[in-house]
Amino acid sequence: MRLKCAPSWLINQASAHSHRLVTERFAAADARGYHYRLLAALAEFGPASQAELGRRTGVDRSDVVAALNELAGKKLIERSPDPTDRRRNIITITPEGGHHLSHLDGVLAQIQEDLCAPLSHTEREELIRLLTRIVDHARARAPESLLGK
Amino acid sequence: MRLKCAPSWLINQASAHSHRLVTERFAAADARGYHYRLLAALAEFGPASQAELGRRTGVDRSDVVAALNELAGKKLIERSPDPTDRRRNIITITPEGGHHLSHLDGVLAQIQEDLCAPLSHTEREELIRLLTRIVDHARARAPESLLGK
DNA sequence: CCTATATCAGGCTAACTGAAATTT
DNA sequence: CAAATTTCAGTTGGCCTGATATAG
Repeated sequence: MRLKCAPSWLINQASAHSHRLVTERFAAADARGYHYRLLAALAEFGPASQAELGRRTGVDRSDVVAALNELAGKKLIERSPDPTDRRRNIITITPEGGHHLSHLDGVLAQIQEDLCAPLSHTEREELIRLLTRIVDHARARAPESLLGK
Repeated sequence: MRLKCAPSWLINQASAHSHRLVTERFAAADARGYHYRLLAALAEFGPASQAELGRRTGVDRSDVVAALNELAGKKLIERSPDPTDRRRNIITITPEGGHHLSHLDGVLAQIQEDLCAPLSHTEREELIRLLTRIVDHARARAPESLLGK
């Protein structure tokens, strides 16, 4: 049928499934997608201001505030003022945050596994290659919007 | 970085781009994604009850009601009671609905083209094949949820 | 003066849940 | 009785805008 062979439809369906998995399993781990994105960026690139985190993760400045409030409430990150620029907070991941992130890494790895279960190793790499091309092309066309330059 | 090589992340990013395109261009055509899904299913399989439409398109029963209200308001579909089962409405696409659908088909074709611009013909087919496998597998694991058996 | 940062208040849509009334 | 259909009411998560106060 016309719908089921359209890439945008397939991508949408696959994304909906992926989103369901992430939402359900992260909820079971007392987390959300935004939490993972922020913790991962902190672990990967070190402490950063909130604006910088927003740029790196593609999370809106407004949602960064809310998500960091939640993470700080669970002592997974710490906010401290930047002595060199008093507009900024420096966000640091705590040891507990690191442990939580490790747990979420495992959850996410299992999600990838379940999502890609019907594909061989070679096919998974091909899928990653094709999607990367699409995403890069999209970003080139709308440079200001997407994340992780 | 850990995020950018995860299939679920890539699918999500590609889906976000695709979603943006669909939303923008369908809005310019005075439509939404749900409208297209429902009209396409009606054109493809003929008149159906709302529950059947929901199953075929993957649109939630609740959202089918709202979207059909909008389509009926524009005379693109008609609701009539099913004489053989008084619980049901029989939904029929009108000639105007058919014209609208043809227009949206063109809009969607251009979206596919833009979305898949960086891929060759062979690569597009490969992408469709891989995503179809993922979506079918997902549907097999959660038979009650997704669409278009 | 203009820009960047953090924050708040709020909107919007897609996706979903729960419950009610009706009919099979 | 149980199951299916339509409908309404309401929630959630992700994405987004605008405005403000403060600092560079």
